[in-house]
Amino acid sequence: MLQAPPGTRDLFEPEIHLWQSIEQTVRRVMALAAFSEIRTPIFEPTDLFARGIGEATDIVGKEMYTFTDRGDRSLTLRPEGTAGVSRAVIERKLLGGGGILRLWYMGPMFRYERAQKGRQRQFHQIGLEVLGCATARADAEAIALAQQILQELGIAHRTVRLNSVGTPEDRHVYRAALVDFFTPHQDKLDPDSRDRLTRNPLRILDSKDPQTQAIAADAPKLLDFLGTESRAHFDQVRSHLSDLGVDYVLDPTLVRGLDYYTRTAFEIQSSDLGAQSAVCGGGRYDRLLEQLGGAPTPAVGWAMGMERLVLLLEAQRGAIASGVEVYVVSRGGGAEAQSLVVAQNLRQQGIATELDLSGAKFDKQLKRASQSGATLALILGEAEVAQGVVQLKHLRDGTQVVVPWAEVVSHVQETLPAGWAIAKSGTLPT
RNA sequence: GCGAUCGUAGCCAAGUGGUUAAGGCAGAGGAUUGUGGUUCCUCCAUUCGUGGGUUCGAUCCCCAUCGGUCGCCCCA
Repeated sequence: MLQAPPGTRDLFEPEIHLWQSIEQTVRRVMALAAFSEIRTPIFEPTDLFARGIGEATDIVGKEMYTFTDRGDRSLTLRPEGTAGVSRAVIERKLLGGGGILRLWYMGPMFRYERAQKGRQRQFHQIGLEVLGCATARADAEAIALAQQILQELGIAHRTVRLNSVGTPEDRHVYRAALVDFFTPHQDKLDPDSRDRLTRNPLRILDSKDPQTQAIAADAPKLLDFLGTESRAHFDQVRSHLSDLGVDYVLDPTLVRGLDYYTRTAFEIQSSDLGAQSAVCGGGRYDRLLEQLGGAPTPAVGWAMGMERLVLLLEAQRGAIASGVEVYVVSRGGGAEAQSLVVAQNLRQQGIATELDLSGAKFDKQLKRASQSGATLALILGEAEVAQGVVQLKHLRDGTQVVVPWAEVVSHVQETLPAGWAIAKSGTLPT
């Protein structure tokens, strides 16, 4: 039996409606804030991620879908969006000699991991990046927009966790202090944390092991190691967030997993998610573009997990109307031929029309008509064809009228309840 | 990569070491020939994820394998 690869899934009704409405909200909020969409390739040179995300990270170390193409290039399915966007900005000189660029994106990402609740191998992210701006206002705006999207989607129980991870220089000093602190206790650390002592000491701080946590409580705090500029920047971000009415909690243990973050790091979590509680994560990455060969460019951004949004919204998802206004029923050669023409005429006038192709008996087709949620059933049999008319049946009250072909469209337009033209706007009712 | 747990039709879901694997939904056909969410009848898994093994005999026991789910690691 052929099946989809592990950690991937097919999306279709009714869940797909939820995706569409999320996408719609995102587009709207991004447009309101003057962000423009960017679509970058699904795969990029492996080196882009290795250099951008960091050789030592789990993503690069064990989670990338890497392959060699027929031209002997090493390519990788993108595990996240920021590296590709940064590459595009550099390569296309989107920032020119300066200025500020606001971009957003949405699309699939790939990481080779064991699937669990809220985590897939192919997953989808919505992301936002502000490039060319070092001020704390950019950080605050980015975080506020994430909150606005979540708010408008109706996601409750959100917590913003905020931290500053300083500059690489700050962290270098802090890292040494941490190693000094933990080394005498290393026998008492859990195995994972002992391993992290050499690989990534900062990670020990958010270990879930109780004994490790007890030890870590007295560890030096990263915030105490921030340089004066990082400190000032952090204070400004906090001040702006207060001005914006964005609630947050300081979390000194919040360390993002990607090497490129500097200063601001934040995460928005929901208590309704299970083990993978973060629905949005991001921060500032002032060194990334330079590291990728571009001009030094301060930047800040975030990414949201689509699957996690969907998970949060699924509980509150109601029944979704099909959007069909007219259901066309026909039986017999001439009638079936004419039904095709009638359906086309209706659609060309923006009336959502479903054509029953089964050729089954009228009672079967009418049953489906009422199940479809359509307002009207348009009935065409040999008798109607002989007279050049159709029967238009109002499925709510059961009334039925005979309408000549030439008047079908106008009659339907008059009969449909106000709001039918929603089909013309290209949006489905949600 | 590690751990736990599960895998019966499109979906939900009973079931037992032994002739024909409940039921429900959906679907198809029909109940005097063309009219709907009701009712009634009929049909719809040579087969219980896959491959081995134990057994006279396995869907039910064992092993492997492939998937799902939840968790660890890590992350959106």
